[in-house]
Amino acid sequence: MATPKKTPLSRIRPSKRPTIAPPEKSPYSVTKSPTATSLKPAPIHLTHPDKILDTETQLTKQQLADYYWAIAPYMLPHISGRPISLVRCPEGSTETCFYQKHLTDTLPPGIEPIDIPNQRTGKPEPYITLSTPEALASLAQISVLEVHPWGSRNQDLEHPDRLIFDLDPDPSIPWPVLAASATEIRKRLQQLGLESFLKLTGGKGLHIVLPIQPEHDWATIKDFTHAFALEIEHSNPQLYLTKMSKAARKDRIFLDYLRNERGATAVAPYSPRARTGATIAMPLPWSDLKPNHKLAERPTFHAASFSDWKSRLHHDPWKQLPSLRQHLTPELLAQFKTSK
DNA sequence: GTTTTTC
DNA sequence: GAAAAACAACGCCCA
DNA sequence: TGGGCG
Ligand SMILES: [Mn+2]
Ligand SMILES: [Mn+2]
Repeated sequence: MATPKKTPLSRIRPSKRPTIAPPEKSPYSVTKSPTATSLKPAPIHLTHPDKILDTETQLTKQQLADYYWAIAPYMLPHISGRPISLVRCPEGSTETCFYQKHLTDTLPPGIEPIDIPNQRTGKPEPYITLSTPEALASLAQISVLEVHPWGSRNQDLEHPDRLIFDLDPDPSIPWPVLAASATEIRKRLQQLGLESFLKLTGGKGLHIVLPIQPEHDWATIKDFTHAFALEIEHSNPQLYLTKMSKAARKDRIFLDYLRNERGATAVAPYSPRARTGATIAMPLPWSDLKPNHKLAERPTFHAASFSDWKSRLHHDPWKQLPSLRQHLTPELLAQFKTSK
């Protein structure tokens, strides 16, 4: 019996193992719609195209490559020109996975290096970046189930232009409560004159993305998001907390401002997750959170059932994001400081 | 998944 | 030559 | 300082 190796991350190293054989046919890739068609195959080489990367949905490496190829026009605008970290699962989503952030010589062609100075030593290290649909699709060959971009661009690494308000709920938090919290945070930002964008993380939580002009350094941005999170926590300490420990999280939502830090990453929109079902980090229109909306439970999307949800792309809920030019003014920064 | 080390 | 092992991140926070 | 955490 193969004795598992150690790795720091519980989700990256799932504790559960499949105990029963998966069904021969999975409902996830079965298309009920008469108009749906199979995807165009990605024009890249795969060593084992039929290898299953997610047993729950029977997702194959070929399907993953075709998914990346098809989603590239929607995903690339949010990852190209940025350093990215990868989560690789050579034995599938239920087995040991690992992060890769450095460029190595065994990566597929089209993956590019971006040298980033180590914060402490100043020594440049080759990180990963990519900019083409081919390079994105080729991530399937190395079993990449998650793509995580930095919040800043290669050309201006020290000045973030994407802030993440990361809502990490205790499992006991009902979806309508989480949805109302996200809506409240959007409204608070709107009161500051800032529009923001929503996505499912593909796990239990939500990300609220605030695009800004790259005008401030990471320390400034981190302190702003920290102070903003603290204000929310103080407004309703029964529901929110800004401490990371899971023990203290019981029945609460952790406001994880630590995504807004040099070198930190957040899962990319439309990235699959390295978890059972290969769920998608899906952008949502804010209207999906309205109290009267049908969604009584958190919606879930799978990479393997892309053909069932690809029509959602007709209306890209993040369409306005890249063209917004929002500023964190000196007044706003002065209003949100952890020590004043 | 690939490369390096060991038998 | 085949099999096994090594390797593929990192840094903040707080007890 | 170690371990939890993402
Ligand atoms: Mn989260
Ligand atoms: Mn988080």
